Amino acid sequence: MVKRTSRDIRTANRYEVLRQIIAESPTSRQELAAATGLSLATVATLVGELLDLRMLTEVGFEDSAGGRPRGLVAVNAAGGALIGVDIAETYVRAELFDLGLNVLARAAEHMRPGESRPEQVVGHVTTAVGSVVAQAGIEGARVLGVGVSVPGQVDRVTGVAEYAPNWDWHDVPLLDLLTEHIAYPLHLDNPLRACAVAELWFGAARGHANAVVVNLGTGVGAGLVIGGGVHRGVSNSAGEWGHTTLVLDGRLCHCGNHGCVETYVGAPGIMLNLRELDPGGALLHPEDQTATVDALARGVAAGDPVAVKVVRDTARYLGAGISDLVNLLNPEIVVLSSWVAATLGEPLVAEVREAVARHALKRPLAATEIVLSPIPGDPVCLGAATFALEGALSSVTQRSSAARRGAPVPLKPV
Amino acid sequence: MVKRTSRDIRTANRYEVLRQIIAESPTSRQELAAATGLSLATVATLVGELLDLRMLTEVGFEDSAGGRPRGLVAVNAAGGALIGVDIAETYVRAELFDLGLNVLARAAEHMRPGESRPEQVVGHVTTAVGSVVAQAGIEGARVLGVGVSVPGQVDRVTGVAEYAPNWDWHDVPLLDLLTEHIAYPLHLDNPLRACAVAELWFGAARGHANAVVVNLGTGVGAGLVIGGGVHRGVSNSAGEWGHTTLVLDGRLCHCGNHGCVETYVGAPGIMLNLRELDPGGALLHPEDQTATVDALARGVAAGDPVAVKVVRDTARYLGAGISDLVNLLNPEIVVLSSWVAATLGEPLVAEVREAVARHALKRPLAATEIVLSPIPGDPVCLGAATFALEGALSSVTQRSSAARRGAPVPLKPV
DNA sequence: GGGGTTAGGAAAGGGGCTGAAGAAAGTCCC
DNA sequence: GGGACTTTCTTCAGCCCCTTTCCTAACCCC
Repeated sequence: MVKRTSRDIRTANRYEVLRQIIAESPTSRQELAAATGLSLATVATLVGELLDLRMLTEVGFEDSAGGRPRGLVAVNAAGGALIGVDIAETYVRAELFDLGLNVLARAAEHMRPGESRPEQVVGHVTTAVGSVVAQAGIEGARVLGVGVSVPGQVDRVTGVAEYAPNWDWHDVPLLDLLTEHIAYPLHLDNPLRACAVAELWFGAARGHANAVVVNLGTGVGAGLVIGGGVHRGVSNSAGEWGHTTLVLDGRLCHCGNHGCVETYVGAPGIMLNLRELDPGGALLHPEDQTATVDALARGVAAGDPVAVKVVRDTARYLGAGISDLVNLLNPEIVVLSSWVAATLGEPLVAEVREAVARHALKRPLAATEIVLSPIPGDPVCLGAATFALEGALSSVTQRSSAARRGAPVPLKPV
Repeated sequence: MVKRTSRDIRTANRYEVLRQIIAESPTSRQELAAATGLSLATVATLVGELLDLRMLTEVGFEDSAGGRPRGLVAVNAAGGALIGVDIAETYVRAELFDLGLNVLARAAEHMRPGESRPEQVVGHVTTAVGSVVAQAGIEGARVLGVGVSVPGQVDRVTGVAEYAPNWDWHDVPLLDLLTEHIAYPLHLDNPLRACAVAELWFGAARGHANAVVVNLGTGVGAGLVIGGGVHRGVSNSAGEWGHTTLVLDGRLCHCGNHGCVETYVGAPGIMLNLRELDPGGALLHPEDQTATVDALARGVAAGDPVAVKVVRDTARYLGAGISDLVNLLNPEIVVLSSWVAATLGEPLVAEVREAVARHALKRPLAATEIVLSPIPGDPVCLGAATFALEGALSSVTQRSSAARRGAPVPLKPV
């Protein structure tokens, strides 16, 4: 059974306040209290804590209606840096963010098909992290943490990559390997949850207690936000929606089953949809998912009937799958995320909305909206960095009032 | 955003302690502390509260290893009564429970196909409730509450039956109608969540933070237990799993879609599975779901190949659907509940386990067990009564220590 | 330079949980 | 029979959390 303590309330409120400030920076304590529903006193102490941590700064005043001006606080961009690493099948990407979650530096490492040994991947991660730190010219001590997204199933407590289908990893002690090379606090999880956390903090799911973040990339999955937090399940593998059966005895999936959602709406699935419709067409770039999806997006924009049809077909599959999620989970919002969704954009979402409207039950449907992720850039890196941010916020301990008032509190040592 | 307060912690702990006592009655405070992970002091105050409420009694002592004997507490069966009402398409059933959740009285009202007006249903509920109270010879004041399960979508705050597919009800203010005739505290929800709560308190999901209770009756649904509580979704309609698409363009469902899970594993779906396999067979009782499912169960027990095949086919569909739930939610346990599951029993579960093992991903599968509901009798009535129990426990307010020590606290007035 | 007004800090209060101390109620042994 | 020991259970102090209330700070206007 989950054990909840009053500290969890504090942590959740800390998250909530910081989230609000990042979204609307600068802002006043008054506004924060109104937005979060907390009392002014609580907001003030939380803001005080964050000021002590150097995560916020006071940035002047705002006129009030005649009385004392409101003090404004803003994210202290220079107060620390967060690094998000996105390990994918063919690349490792790292981004370094300031505390406003603006990208200060990027690095990408290409991985050749053969490079699948853990040490090789760890090497690339180390290089990428080193690169962004160097580029940004940040002192090491200011890096509050590194979040790492690794595909597959991850045990976030022990940091073991239990299973990564791309490379057939089994129980690789990734955290231990990374710790040998990276001195910052590390946080591991998978891209599904990274995207979910990114939407929850900075994207369309902000302020929603129940949301589904559908991930459309090469693989497909769903990050589940339930009760204001990411649902992880008992062994941290919740959200494996890509291998939901959509078509009994349908297309063969690499998972061994037939008819998985992924085989119809993942990038390779979309290519197959296209190939079935127009085998020798110009839109298809065999062996290049990105180019094909790009071509489809351009085709739809140009009114190419083949492209329109392929997107519509894909949306139908997707709509059927999403309807199931809507019926089952009754979320407030469904967010379409990841590169395929970003590339195909609104035309896809519009078709999906229609398809869901046809399939889903009326009541849950009425409570749900379906939107495109508003996050620019790589949501996985952002989400991974958010893991680091959450980590930094959870480890805040009670400070003596002497420390709170007087001497600067040193940043979390590496 | 959900707002959590320290009171929620208290309520959750109260639930947990009472749950434990009901499961293992009599028991000692020591054991409770060990089982719940709470400190002895907290357990003692919670037990004290429940004693004051007359929900528990002290029932003697147990030898300790040499020192002072442990005081034993047990559910005070006479401390109050709970009523659970199961409104279904063709009947209204009411059961009256003591606080140990033992059935003291039952009543059932048959409803003819035409009887679908809210007033008629309310009339049957009123009669049934009156009947169980009379049978049990309980004074009205001891009834702590009445839980009512009504099919479809319910707003449990306003008590409006937003949509009941059986009778095409739309926004029927059921709670208001019932309040006119029934003076006890009323709690409304739907059968899915009733079964889930029943399993969570008294069944196979006890002690699990993440569980799925699959409901196999005429209709099909899934009660989701997430984070130790029932997940309701934003408009209290989560769990509508029966209309998940299992077969694209499959059987026509009354919801208007094709290929819904319900059309394959609900009782009418099973009858169809049977009819397709063996059109004129002896097992089929047209127009009688119960008789057909009973016949199937007997057939399987007797080794009838047709029955075995039908159950296997049904289990395959069910297994595919459950695999999706396992992948998506990563629960600790999946419980098969409701009359179809109870009737077909272990043979069905065994086949389902096999089917799920074939479909689900290895990692979530490894963390999940699939079991039959151990609850005897009607889980919907039990769950509905549990709503009333939860209601009675949540409305506990702080008592002055004078009251705690001295004068008996009157039971919740009707 | 006073009133009026609004912001924000400090203190008190209430709810929760825990750990330690002490009272209560046994056993054991002389 | 009476101490010594053990174990249970209650009570109390302590800490965390949030909120309400009171009071000071800061600014506007006259």
